[in-house]
Amino acid sequence: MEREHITLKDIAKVAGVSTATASLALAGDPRVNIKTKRNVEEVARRLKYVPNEIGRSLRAKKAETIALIFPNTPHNAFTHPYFVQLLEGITEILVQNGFHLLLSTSPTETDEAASYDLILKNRRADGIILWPASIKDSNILRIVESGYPVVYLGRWHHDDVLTVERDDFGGAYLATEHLLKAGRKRILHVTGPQSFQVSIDRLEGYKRALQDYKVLFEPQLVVEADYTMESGYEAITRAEQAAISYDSVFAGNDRMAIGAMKALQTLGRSIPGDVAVVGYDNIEMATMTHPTLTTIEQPMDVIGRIAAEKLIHKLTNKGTAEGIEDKQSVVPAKLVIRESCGGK
Amino acid sequence: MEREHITLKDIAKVAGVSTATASLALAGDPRVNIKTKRNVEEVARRLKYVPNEIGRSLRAKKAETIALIFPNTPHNAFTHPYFVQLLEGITEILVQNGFHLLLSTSPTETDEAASYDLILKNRRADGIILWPASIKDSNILRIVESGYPVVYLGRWHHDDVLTVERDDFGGAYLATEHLLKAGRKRILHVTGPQSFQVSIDRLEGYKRALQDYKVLFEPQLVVEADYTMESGYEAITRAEQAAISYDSVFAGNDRMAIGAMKALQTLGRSIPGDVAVVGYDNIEMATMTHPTLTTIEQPMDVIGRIAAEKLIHKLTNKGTAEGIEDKQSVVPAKLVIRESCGGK
DNA sequence: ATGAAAGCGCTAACAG
DNA sequence: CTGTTAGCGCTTTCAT
Repeated sequence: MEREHITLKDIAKVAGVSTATASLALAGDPRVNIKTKRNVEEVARRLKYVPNEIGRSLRAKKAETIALIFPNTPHNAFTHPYFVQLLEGITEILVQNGFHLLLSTSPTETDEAASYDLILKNRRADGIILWPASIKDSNILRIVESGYPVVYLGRWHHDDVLTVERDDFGGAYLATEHLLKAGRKRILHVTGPQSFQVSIDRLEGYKRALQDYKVLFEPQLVVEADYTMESGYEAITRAEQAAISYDSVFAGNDRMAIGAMKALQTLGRSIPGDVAVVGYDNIEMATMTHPTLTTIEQPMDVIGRIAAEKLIHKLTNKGTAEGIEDKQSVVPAKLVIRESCGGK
Repeated sequence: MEREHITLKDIAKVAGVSTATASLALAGDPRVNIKTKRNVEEVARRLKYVPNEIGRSLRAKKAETIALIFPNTPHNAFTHPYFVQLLEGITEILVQNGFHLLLSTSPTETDEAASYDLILKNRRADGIILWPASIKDSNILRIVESGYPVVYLGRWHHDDVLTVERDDFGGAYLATEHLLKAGRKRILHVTGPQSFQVSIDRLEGYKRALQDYKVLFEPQLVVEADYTMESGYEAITRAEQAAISYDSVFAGNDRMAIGAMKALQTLGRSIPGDVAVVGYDNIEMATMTHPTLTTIEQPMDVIGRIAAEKLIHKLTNKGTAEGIEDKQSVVPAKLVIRESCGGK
């Protein structure tokens, strides 16, 4: 069971050359005689030689690895649906470039700083992709502005920092515009907590669309909830009690939209007849409701891909796609039209 | 921006000792003088010294890292809902033990073998957790039976292999039993493709429960679908056309259960009045349907935790929890009672 | 075209 | 108690 690993030395010995030559031969260096090269390769293949990357890393001072760091805080939960998609995008690019992915959670919020530092300083990874926990985080600040190779998944107030962000403003604009174009004028916006940047941005997108379509913004048409389905349900109930009249709902996420639909159906309103509904996120559930939910999709796999490309570009200067040179990228959201808004 | 990393040598120089002493001092070796130790620690702290783990790994011949390998094949999609949970369980244990997690997808099926080998042979990780793609996979076979430190998430036909598996049989038994206890006798079982071991096991659990409760198994009450919501819908339609009578449905997963509920509602059957429904998986959506869906939960975080513990135990001989000594573990499923079956 | 030797950062055996 | 030395596996001058 205790298998000895065959090293370059073994190959060299068997092939009757020095390790230096063996190394060069396997690296395909043109200086080495073609016959020797063939021979070394033959031996390596026969002995199933696999280079030890730790040795190589030590020498090269790089690990060919990037780390994805995400704080495992409870309220991060509502971003979870995207996590797998993000991962898919990232891994796709990494695999293409022969990089590895180190996944790192910060166990507790206070340990975060340490965690970030370690990963980079201990040379386990050459760069990191940072999935933000909340709007402000002094720990993140340090690492992001330290000049280390970091891609931040969100907005950052400093132009030197590489970032990839989704377009919450634009997505909300799209959603609102869709309702406006369908002739709806009184759009109830169920927002998430306004302490989150996401919620603020989506509200702004909503406002801007109204403005562009010359519809007066009415503060009473904005009701705050907390991104859960239940809170979406209650938001409608509250609006009802307040006797607010509206012909459509734009919810800050799909869960709230689904809660809202339930509430509306309980109240006997038809969707989209009486009230049209748009959500945000395009979670799987949006395809299964009745009626199916029109919503905004955020291509998290694209975000992952761009982030990985940016980082690898910074690390290796090998650009793999266009636009990678830009420090900041905003990935546009997409309108996914289903039944809950009528039309097609 | 090109920061020089401070190494042990730097610490030693500044502290006026040899690197050996510095190393011992930082390792807390009792042989080194307390004053020297303090001094070295002082210097290390002041210079913000972080040991280079690559160097350490090379020396120690271990990476303090385990890899999670999962094949990124399309039909793996239906297992996705669990992936994040699994990850949570794994990382929790790894963090506790100071291990790192390397995530590895096999880009294509043919590359899998290579991918498995590499991770271990190139010494990037000390052990791996294997998330199986399909029932049979000759690539997996090699690595699992190679004697390398591997934990396989599923069943394996060889007793020496470390495995952690969920209990599909038991879960299906629970679901069926729940219906039987509620007085339902004609349980329609909507299965997934019988080419998957999951589907087979769940069908077996269903049969066994019937048998234990002295209810005759009727083959016509088993209809095969493909784990999508649409197929669940169609399964009911087909059963209807075949004029099969039933008073309840046990679906092989929640998606099909939801599809089935839709179909039943379209047909004017009340749930659970006319037909009780149980799903499997406890996806988030199960809490949002109307009525909410009674289902079976598989604690994937527990599976992840056990897998990580087993592996670390094998690697370090440090047992962190009971039952880790066992080569094989089966993690029991749990019945989650909601509205779709009536009762409470 | 090939080999000898140095060194990446760390630890451990052995002296002193 | 501390320093010297060697070596983990690899690559890369620098000689030959």
